[in-house]
Amino acid sequence: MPKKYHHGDLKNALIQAGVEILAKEGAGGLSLRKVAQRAGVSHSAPYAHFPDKQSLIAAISTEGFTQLYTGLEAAISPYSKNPKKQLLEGVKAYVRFAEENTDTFKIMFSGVLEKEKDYPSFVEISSQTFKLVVEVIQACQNAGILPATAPADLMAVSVWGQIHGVVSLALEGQVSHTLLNKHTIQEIASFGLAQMLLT
Amino acid sequence: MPKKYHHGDLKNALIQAGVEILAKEGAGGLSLRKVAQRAGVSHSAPYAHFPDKQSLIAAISTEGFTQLYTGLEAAISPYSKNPKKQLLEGVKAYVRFAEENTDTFKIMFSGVLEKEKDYPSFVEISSQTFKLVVEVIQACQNAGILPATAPADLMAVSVWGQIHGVVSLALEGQVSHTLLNKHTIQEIASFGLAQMLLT
DNA sequence: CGAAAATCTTGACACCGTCAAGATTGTGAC
DNA sequence: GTCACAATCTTGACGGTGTCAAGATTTTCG
Repeated sequence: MPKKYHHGDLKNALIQAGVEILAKEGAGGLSLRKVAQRAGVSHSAPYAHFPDKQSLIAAISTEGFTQLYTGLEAAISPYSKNPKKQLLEGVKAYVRFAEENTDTFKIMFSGVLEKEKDYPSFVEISSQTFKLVVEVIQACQNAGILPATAPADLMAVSVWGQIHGVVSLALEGQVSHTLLNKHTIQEIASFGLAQMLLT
Repeated sequence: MPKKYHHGDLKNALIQAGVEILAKEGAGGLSLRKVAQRAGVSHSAPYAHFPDKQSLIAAISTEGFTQLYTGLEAAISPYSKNPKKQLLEGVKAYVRFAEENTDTFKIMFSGVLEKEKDYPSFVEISSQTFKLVVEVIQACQNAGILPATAPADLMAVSVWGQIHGVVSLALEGQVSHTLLNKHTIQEIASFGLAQMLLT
């Protein structure tokens, strides 16, 4: 469904334009009018597909979560017999996504999207992503790699929070320059994770 | 230095007004003109004290970090002989600050402030805060409460990242409702921390 | 006291999100 | 096939926003 009738598949073109502007100018430079211009339509054309700006941002975030989800799944699926490897590769994929799509990552988690529950597909994909994390964590618990002292969902938030926190702090420039000279974000995040592992 | 001459201590009044608007309407409702109006001055009066909006946001964030820093110090100073207690109380203070000043917390860490290194007092207080964390971590390492397998600054980023990540995910609504029904954010964060402790 | 600096107001500009009205184009019933 | 209808897009307008220039007011200080 690439080119359709009137002007093409405008809805997706707008999302794509938004992602590009986000990558080029950051969240501060993201405006509906610029998105419209980049897609080659007039300034209020987006209102045929999105009721407001928040809705476009929700779509961009949803797109980001979809990418993150598929990236995670691709990273762990080859190692269904090796939970520890799944965990390590999943973390690597998570960090890589954050580094390669910094501004999308920020918009996904930075509270720019105000009423997330109003966007069902966003809720769907983000909770599905969390479910994926829980599965890996549970497998690790069953394999004795992570402690089984708590339900998998609680443990999952802890592990995910660990990685997410380190990545977020690093992206915000809150990790000291001297530390980032000695280690990559990947290494710092992996080190934090290693603290929680049993073996 | 409460009331001065012309209109008073406008600079701080603007920061305060900004904090209030932030708490009342969130980051989306924070505009220079509203801040000015709330402080009782004309729409471009702020430009006598801040070169642009980013600079006001930097001042608000700096104020937030100052509060966070003093809160942390107040929480840990009574326990200078007990590193573990310092760590636990520090975490409690961190989570409490995030819960009581949600929007300020978000602005401090959400990348709304774009070129943080341009604001020396922001850099100063935030790095000072990190230094405080490192000190506690080092004390814990010396007391055998945290592993000494890594330098204190690396371990500090891991621990801080753990707490920060859990708090951020929770504030963004990324922690499942069912989990939040069973545990407070405090508890979830503390659980994550406990995973990293030796004793 | 008077000049210079700091502070604040007024007015303007371009940009923004949003809406209303209308033009254009695709779709489906007959 | 054609014709009404729905979807899509444009144009123009509105109030709100960040920012700047010009000027008024007030404080400071030699």
